[in-house]
Amino acid sequence: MHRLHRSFFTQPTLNVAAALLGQILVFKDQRGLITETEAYMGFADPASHAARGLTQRTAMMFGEAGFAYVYLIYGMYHCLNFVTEGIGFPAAVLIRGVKILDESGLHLNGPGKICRHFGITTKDNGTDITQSSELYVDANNITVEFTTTPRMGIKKGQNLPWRYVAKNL
DNA sequence: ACCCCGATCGTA
DNA sequence: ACGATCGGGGTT
Repeated sequence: MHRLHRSFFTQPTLNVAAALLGQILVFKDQRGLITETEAYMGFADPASHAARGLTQRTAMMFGEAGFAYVYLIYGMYHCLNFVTEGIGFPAAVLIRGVKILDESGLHLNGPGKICRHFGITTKDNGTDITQSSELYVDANNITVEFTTTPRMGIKKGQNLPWRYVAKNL
């Protein structure tokens, strides 16, 4: 088994969002199947933090693919994203669903629950997931069927079907 | 300095 | 349906 490398993340964001389904999220000693993702990309996506341009917070999304973008939402929950595409084009994939790979089989549905369970916080923002020994994604050679829906919890951009949900995990 | 609001979640 | 809770970013 090997981790996903930078070329995987340096692709069109919708492709990455779909291809991440069934891959294995690793953080410290915990592993989980990715079951649900969402894409946020470009200057014209009104739901993206980066839609209104480059700021200190969104700088990560404008940077090189293969880095973690972690932010605090509603003052109490963290959200884990992986940066995609080329430098200068702001894009990332939000990890929304993970099935823990242990005897519990716990299914974490929601980005806040995932980060709370794994212990991922803003201190992990900016991690290079192609280099880090703590946070990365392992390749998993399985076929995953999925459906797409509008993204959750947003007020603008509901017309875009950029949420990816695995059917058979 | 001030104000608004959000890629959520648990409780009512 | 609603409140918790706080940092980012725009406005004064």
